[in-house]
Amino acid sequence: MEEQNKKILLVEDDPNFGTVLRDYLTMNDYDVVHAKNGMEGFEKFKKDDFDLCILDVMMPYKDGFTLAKEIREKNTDVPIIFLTAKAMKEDVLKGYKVGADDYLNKPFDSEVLLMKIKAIMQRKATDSIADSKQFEFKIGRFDLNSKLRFLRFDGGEPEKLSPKENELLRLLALHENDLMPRELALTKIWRDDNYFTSRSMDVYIAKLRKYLKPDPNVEILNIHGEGFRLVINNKEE
Amino acid sequence: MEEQNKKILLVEDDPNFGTVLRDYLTMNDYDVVHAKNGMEGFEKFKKDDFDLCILDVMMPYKDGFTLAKEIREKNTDVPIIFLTAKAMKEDVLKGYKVGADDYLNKPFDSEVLLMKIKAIMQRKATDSIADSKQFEFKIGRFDLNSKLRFLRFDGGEPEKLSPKENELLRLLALHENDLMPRELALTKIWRDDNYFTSRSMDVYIAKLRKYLKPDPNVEILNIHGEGFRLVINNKEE
DNA sequence: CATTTGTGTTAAGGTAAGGTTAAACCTAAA
DNA sequence: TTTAGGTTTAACCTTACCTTAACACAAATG
Repeated sequence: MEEQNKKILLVEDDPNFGTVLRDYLTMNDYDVVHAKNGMEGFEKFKKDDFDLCILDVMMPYKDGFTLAKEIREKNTDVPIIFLTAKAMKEDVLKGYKVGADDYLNKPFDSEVLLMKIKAIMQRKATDSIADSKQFEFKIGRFDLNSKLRFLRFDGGEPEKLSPKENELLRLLALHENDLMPRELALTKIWRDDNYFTSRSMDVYIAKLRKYLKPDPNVEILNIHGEGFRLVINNKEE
Repeated sequence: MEEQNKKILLVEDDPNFGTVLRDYLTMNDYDVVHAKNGMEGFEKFKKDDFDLCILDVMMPYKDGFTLAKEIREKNTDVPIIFLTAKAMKEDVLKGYKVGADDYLNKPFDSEVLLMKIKAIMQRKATDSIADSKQFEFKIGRFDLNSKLRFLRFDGGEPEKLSPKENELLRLLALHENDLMPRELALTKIWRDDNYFTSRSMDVYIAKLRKYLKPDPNVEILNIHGEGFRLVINNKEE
């Protein structure tokens, strides 16, 4: 069987604990890259594709949350598990806002960690059947390249998109002609759902509408209280 | 009062703790059904649709795991959170095996629970993009798309429907040519049955009749004191 | 057949959601 | 430090939705 092992980035400054954990995960068929601090962790993250990150919160130079934020800027999807020394409430909350998938209090049971990892990987696998690695879309007479973040009209000059513009348009395109729930965009892109993020999203919808104006067969419709719909009319000739 | 509250089944035998937790969740805009033991929990589960189950592990008659198993047989998807008195490893593992989404050790911080609930609900919302087809109805020469909330006549320009219009028409369509009891619509859509909601419903019936006027073979009849009937005449040629 | 109760319909008014623009704010890079 | 790009917050306006009121008519009831 050709099954590729899952790759885990482990960032943990305590050398003993880190090594033990790395070995334990390795024994359980994960490929582990072990970084000893936040700096190193970020360097290694950039150099490879990981299926999961396990970050210690308390670290010198760069703590786990800061690292997580940097990681999120590069990749909005990798699952992140935080290791915290104690059950600090604020820490926990902060973690969730960065898009943490779970957190564990040290010391923890290694088998529990394994189960969590499994659960997360599984969820990931289920989630991303639909919206997996799709970065190029045809939207009427536009081409959206979501990886390079540009939008081109009729093969002309590509227009640069900001990260948020890009992600939002991509989400809409993934749900082309279908409902893209407000909540989905808010949780996926803004990672928080409140009055302000909601208004912020509306601002971005307005921006996108402006971008898309050149093609009259493309429009973003609102479904009151539900979300938005990117409609592409295939005009018959 | 637009967004439908999420429904939580809480099964917890400790009366004090259970009540406090129920009130806390209620305060945070969840609809909570509280059962005092496994038996009752399962009965209530069968009678309603829940978005999440929170189960105490240690309970008389029927423990949380057994209950979870029964719940899983009925529904493979509802998220389940376990409450365990202590962090027994066996419990945790067993929980994951039954398909738990998370577990919490009592006593726990209520805000942490809230965050977990939110996270799980979000995940759920993301997941269920797949199941679509039970939203489309053919009503004479009309097409009703209940998910995107529009009504189209003869494949022309889709007409937007408001949430209430949409739900009401959908209920009528589900009972096509049959009685759709007043009470049903009032409890399902208005979640309250009194003079005013009843009059409000009549207003919506009037609106729907206007929408449906273009097709003379479609009409909404009143059954005095009982409800309404969406009649679709299949004209013989 | 008179009165009560239920339904048909339209319009007014309140509230919440969404649209738009600009200013304020942040943060990484110069 | 300043600057520039990106994002959020604020302000103000428009639209969508829902309820309520009002008045008319129909159906049941005794």
